[in-house]
Amino acid sequence: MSASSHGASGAKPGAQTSGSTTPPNIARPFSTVDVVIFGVVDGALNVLLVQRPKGADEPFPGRWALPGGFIDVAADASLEACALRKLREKTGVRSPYLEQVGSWGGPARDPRGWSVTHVYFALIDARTVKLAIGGNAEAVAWRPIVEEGVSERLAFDHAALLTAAVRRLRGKVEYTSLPAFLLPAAFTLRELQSIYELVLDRALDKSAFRTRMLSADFIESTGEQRTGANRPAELYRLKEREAVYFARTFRSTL
Amino acid sequence: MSASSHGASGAKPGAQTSGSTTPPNIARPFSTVDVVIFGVVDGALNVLLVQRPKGADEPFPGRWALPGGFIDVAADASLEACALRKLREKTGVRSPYLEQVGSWGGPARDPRGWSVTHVYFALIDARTVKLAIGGNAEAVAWRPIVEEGVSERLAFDHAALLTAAVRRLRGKVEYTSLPAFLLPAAFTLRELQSIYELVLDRALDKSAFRTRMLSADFIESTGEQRTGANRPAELYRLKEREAVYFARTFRSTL
DNA sequence: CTAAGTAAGTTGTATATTACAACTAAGAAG
DNA sequence: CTTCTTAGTTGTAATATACAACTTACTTAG
Repeated sequence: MSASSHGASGAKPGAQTSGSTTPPNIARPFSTVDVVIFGVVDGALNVLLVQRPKGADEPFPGRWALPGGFIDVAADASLEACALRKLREKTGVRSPYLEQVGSWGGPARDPRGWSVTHVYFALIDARTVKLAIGGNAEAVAWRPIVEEGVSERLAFDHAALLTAAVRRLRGKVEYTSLPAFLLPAAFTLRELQSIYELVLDRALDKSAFRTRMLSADFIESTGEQRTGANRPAELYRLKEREAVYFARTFRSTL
Repeated sequence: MSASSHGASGAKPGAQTSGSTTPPNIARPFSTVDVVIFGVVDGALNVLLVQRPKGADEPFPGRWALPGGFIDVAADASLEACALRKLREKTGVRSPYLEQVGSWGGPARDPRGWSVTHVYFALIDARTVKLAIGGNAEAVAWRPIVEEGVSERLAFDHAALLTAAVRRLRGKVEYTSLPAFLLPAAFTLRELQSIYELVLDRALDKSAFRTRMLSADFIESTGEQRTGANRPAELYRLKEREAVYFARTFRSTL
């Protein structure tokens, strides 16, 4: 799609000398991918951050940032492949729930020039993650979501990107099965409800919640039970790797 | 966002020599913006297409395509500004409903190399549009949406981009006020319902529709009426320029 | 062995919205 | 003044939520 050099139409003089094999020789923005990786740690919604390298010629040295970086045109087959690569490098996770949040571009968001970033958010089971505390002493850490961001100041415009991802997540949790992807493979209905309540930051009705989850037909009983200090709970697993959309939000009055 | 050159971490050898003022000197994808402009023409959902220039050195010469083109780093302050510029150039419309659909990137989607396009969709009142039949004989035309695309073969991967936009529109029409942006400033409730039915391609219940629209508090009476060959209808206008989200989809059983 | 405690899971009632259908209202046209 | 057409309202059944109370099944203390 896209690369349309519409002859001379509406284009800047001298900007149009393209052939079918080479794009026009005009200034190009540079492109990056950033990933907002959500997980539940200590009963709170967390996001995975990395600390930027401290070299003097680096933008925002030492500042915390979303994991991300330049698209590798030699290695990445697509934007999503690039996001998956970055996720894998930091967490080892290979098959998360992954969704594109959006793209942000402009001349000022990176001090090195006109740039575009492509933001994905991933939902993973934080308990299965081994953080890759990089060989070059690069720090990687979970940080709790406070309001719509984190308490640290972030590099670049990452605070805005994170806020957009948090809003997307919270918004979709109202009418999708997304929170299930934050849980381990087997979970109880109460655990699922707790994750919803944790992300939405409000209590849900037990009865309505169970009716909705079971009638949505996206989970199935494992046949096993979780035993504990009281009545055992049925264990469920996801039937599909994809999210389910409900016909209503949890709040009847939006 | 983005431009993170993480020291040597995980990067290709030789790809990292960035400073705060210049991005690393690696191969960059080129970036474009494409706009899926929806309007209602002759009672059907249409999309605005442009015909690609016929020069022998152009990719897909003469093929129909979505309006779009390269980001102009000198003129465009953001991706959205770039999309608005392209919309304005083709239609003269300055304040449409505009939403980012997503971004697609890869080595093969444009014959000129690794490219990323940023796709927006716009909703406009087709009746107020003067099509800019470009000075350089560039054809611009409305084409009806058939299924999830158009009957023409499109340039690049524009068919896939268009399908994504159509799905996004149809999906959101189930629970938002989006179709109102396809109408002129003043409209009747029946006209609004007709637009919903046209986009969704199914009939809606009149009573439930009216209850929902009026209780959602996003339209207000103009005090005027539309007179015709029968009972006059109350005219309404939008209260806000933004879309409203309903707590349910129109179909109770998704 | 039994009683208490706790969380899982069910049941019941009021309320709100949709689905379906029939009805009334207001103007034009003959 | 009757007929026609579309605007807009009303009524009933079905379904899901909101709120609340209840039963069930297990562990643990005594």
